[in-house]
Amino acid sequence: MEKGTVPFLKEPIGSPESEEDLLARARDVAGLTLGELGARVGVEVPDEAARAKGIAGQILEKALGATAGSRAEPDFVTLGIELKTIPLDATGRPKESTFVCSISLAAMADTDWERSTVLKKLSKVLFVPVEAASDTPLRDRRVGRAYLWAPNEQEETLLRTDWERLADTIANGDVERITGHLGEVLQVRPKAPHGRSRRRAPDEEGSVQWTMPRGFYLRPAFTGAVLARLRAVD
Amino acid sequence: MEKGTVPFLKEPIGSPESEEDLLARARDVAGLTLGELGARVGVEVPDEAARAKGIAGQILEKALGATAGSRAEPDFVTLGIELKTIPLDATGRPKESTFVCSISLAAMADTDWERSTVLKKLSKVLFVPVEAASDTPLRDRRVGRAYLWAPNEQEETLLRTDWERLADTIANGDVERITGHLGEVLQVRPKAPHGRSRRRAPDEEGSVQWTMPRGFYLRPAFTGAVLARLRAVD
DNA sequence: CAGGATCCACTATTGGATCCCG
DNA sequence: CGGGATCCAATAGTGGATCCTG
Repeated sequence: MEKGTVPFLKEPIGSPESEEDLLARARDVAGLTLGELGARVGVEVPDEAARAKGIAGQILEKALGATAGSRAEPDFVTLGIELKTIPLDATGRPKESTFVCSISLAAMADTDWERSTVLKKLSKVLFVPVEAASDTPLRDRRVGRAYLWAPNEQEETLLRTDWERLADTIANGDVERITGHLGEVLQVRPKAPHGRSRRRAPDEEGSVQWTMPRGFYLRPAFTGAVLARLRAVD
Repeated sequence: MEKGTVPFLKEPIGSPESEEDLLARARDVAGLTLGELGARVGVEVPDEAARAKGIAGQILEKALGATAGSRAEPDFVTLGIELKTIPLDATGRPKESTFVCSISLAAMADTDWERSTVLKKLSKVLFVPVEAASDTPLRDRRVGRAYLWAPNEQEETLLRTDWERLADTIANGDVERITGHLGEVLQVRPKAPHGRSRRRAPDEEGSVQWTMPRGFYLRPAFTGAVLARLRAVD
């Protein structure tokens, strides 16, 4: 295949230069299916959804020009914006919780809300809804209209309250007493390849314990309320 | 069996003469099982719970001296107090909704909240908790400590708001559009011996329709909150 | 039938477990 | 392993259906 005849835009797409640029790109992809968008960025969409859990997020990263790879940085570094795809059920409500970040158990004791990874990740987020009715094949699911979100005062209070309670428990070495039930809007759940994963962590007395890797997640009811607010503002 | 040798108090028990009298009687029966209390008042408690749905209420009516029978009056007429047993699960929360009263569809159009049967029934209620874990045999379930309740301002507002919305729909003849989903604390649900029961009611145009008998019920979350408030006051 | 309610099939939600990629 | 997330068995909750007595 000759140079100049490449039929699809499979070259890496540059980073957006401004919020406006990013939002314009998001508008451009709204309405496309994951299959269509995957073809644009050179990603094959598998048939089986269970084997492709993160694929919508990965396609949108490429399509919008996010900094690729696993970093402790926002997806759009220069803009300070995090990208999150959000699966919607047939009624337009979030079908799943939203992963925020992994938890470093040792680090929790030495930080506060203002310096937390959770707040860093959530201070500015581009939410991109994606259809996720399980009877729609993965490649036919459509990307929706994106919304740029920053927590309002009430939302930040909810997040902070949950985070402080959870961080306190973790810092005390009581991580094994944390379940997904805790937290009104922000919860802690396993974040591991399987149930036997273990990582070192300090316990109550400062010695080592081996515990399952966990992450912070936003509950669907919270992201649903956020989307409702953003849609209302329009 | 000779007169004077009757071994159990199976004679009707007189009505309580005052709130204090009623509350004293309630304290006396707290801690007894339905089997014990049934024996006192001459009621045999069946083994099979499904065949004895209202029995706890009927035993407590007799034990506390409520006016027997089906009336459009409070259970303790002179005191203006309604008796409600309330089934608690193993964690102490209401297991079921609480029936308030049947709905006369024709009468709904001609009344308001202040004159409603719901408000009359709920203006003063003696709630008697009864254990209801389904693995405990009916006769072994214990009666708990009773609480006398009158709705506070917030509770009455919730009830009134729901009632007015529901009453409006019913008065408009739209009763068939009512489901158990409506109402934050007060809901409308079927109240009939079976699903084929039908009663006459005016429809939207004032002619007759045949519709299923329904009643007002309090949601478990509401009675749970009420009990929590009453326990907190202690 | 009205009053005393609970049953229980079904739906909605949850949260522990898991999957792919670089 | 960290970042992208969803899966799905189990539980909780709902609300239409039902049961007994006087």
